[in-house]
Amino acid sequence: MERLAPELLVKEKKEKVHELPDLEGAEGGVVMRLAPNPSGPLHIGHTRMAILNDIYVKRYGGRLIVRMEDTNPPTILPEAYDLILKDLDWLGVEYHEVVNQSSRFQIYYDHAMKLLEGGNAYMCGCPSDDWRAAKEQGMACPCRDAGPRDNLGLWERMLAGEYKPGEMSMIVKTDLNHPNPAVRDFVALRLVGEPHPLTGDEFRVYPLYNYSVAIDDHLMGMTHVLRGKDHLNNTLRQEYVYEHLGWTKPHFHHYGWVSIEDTELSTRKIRAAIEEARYSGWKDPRLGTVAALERRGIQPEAIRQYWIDVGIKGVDIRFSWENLYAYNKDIVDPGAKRYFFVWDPKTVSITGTDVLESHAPLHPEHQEMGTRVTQLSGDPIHVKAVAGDIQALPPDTRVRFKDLCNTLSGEPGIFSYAGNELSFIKEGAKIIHWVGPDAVQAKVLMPDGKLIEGLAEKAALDSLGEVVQFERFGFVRLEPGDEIEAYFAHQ
RNA sequence: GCUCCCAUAGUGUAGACCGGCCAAUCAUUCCAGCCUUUCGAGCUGGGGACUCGGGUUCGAAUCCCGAUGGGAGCACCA
Repeated sequence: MERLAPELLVKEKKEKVHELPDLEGAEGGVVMRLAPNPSGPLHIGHTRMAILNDIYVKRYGGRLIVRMEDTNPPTILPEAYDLILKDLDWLGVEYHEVVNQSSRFQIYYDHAMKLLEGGNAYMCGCPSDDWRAAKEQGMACPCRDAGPRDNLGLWERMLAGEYKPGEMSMIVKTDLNHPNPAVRDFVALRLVGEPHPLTGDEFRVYPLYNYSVAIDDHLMGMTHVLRGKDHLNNTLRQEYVYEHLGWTKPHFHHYGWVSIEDTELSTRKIRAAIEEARYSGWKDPRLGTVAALERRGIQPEAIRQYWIDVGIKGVDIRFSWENLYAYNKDIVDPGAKRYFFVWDPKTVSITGTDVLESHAPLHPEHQEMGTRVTQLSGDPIHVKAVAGDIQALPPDTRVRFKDLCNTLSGEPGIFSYAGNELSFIKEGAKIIHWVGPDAVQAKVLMPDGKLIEGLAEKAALDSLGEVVQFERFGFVRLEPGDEIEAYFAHQ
């Protein structure tokens, strides 16, 4: 056996690439959408819907539509329209069309009339609390029984501006006896008194989520709607609109809830905090925004891999930064140049020689990437090292200054030169890193908001804008500029 | 309270539709060893899970029922 087919004995490495399952009824191509609310840029939680939809459209061919759900003026952040598209571009999401719901008022109005005419919706002027309370009991409010003629009349009057916000609304009938209270009659259009950033005061009658989504999904030709489980009940409601209008439904799929701990994701809270200067902006490294992750050196491909790994199951999951970082490290490590960054720097003296030269590879496995060379001279020679590395060393401890030389520890801060044989390491030397006198000031901003200051070797200035590894510290992205300002990615 | 969804190791995930090939996959984390001028990478080995209770069956992670646990919704937000 061993002789005839040795390859059969080699344990096969089953590095099975986890793939997303097939989508039902997608063989002929798909039309899918991303429906963000332009209240702020995207955060890590949003990237799931963006990437999942993108992957399926790429797999089956078809169209991916970005639909800005901007039907609630007070929550809109005008710059979010652009920020969201920038985030999607960075993520590698290929969308084919961008549509604002605020450009489709007439469409919502036309279909409202159709629903009213068909007796599938009614105008209601009841106080919302009463209406909701009746619904809770499975009771109809008096308006529900009005005929299409009366309803259409009220509708015209609402459009004409005869009512103030809260005084009149258009409601889609579902089933008041539906066992699930969340599915009974829902408001489809209501009055809004505030101006819209894009349309100003032109429209006052605004559609609500479930209504505009159902209308748009059908009219835009969606074949598949892939979204979070939090929309399960919304799907139930939207299906009534499809039935009232005699439309065929798209395939709906709902993936599980993701809880993301230790990270502020609430757009509303972040916005307030930025205004109060408690965060430096949407890119603040403490945030889970796409922009912040980008700044820290997280690669879009890592985020994509992570969501593929998680899949589209309906199970609720906890987001794992650890797993995301693992993917990112795989991507970033082969190209990340190595540099020394000395935090908490202390001066040390190396005695017994007056000239040293260090040749350190920019990447240990890719020598072709080049070498960092440092010339040192003096009597003694002075370098800086991390305080914690050089304190409390018993006398004659073997300490190797990485890529420089071997030493034996003496008085605090004093090391005596002990050659440059690598065998020294086998003898149990402690390996530490260091920077020479030409080192430059450097600061690293951590995801928890801490600032770590120290010294980085000058050569790191050649890599501004790149993701590099500060040896024995972690991967960071160097901000473009003229000094070393690094954002910590992960270890 | 009502309704719905879900349940495999620390974290995710495959297997479940079509029960046996599952003494359960892969990744990550953790531990050990090797290698190595990083506490990085790599290699090798190891630890770690089918929520519980019934039922169907020769046989259940897989099918059924119940319990428990987690999550969502019940907005004139999206």
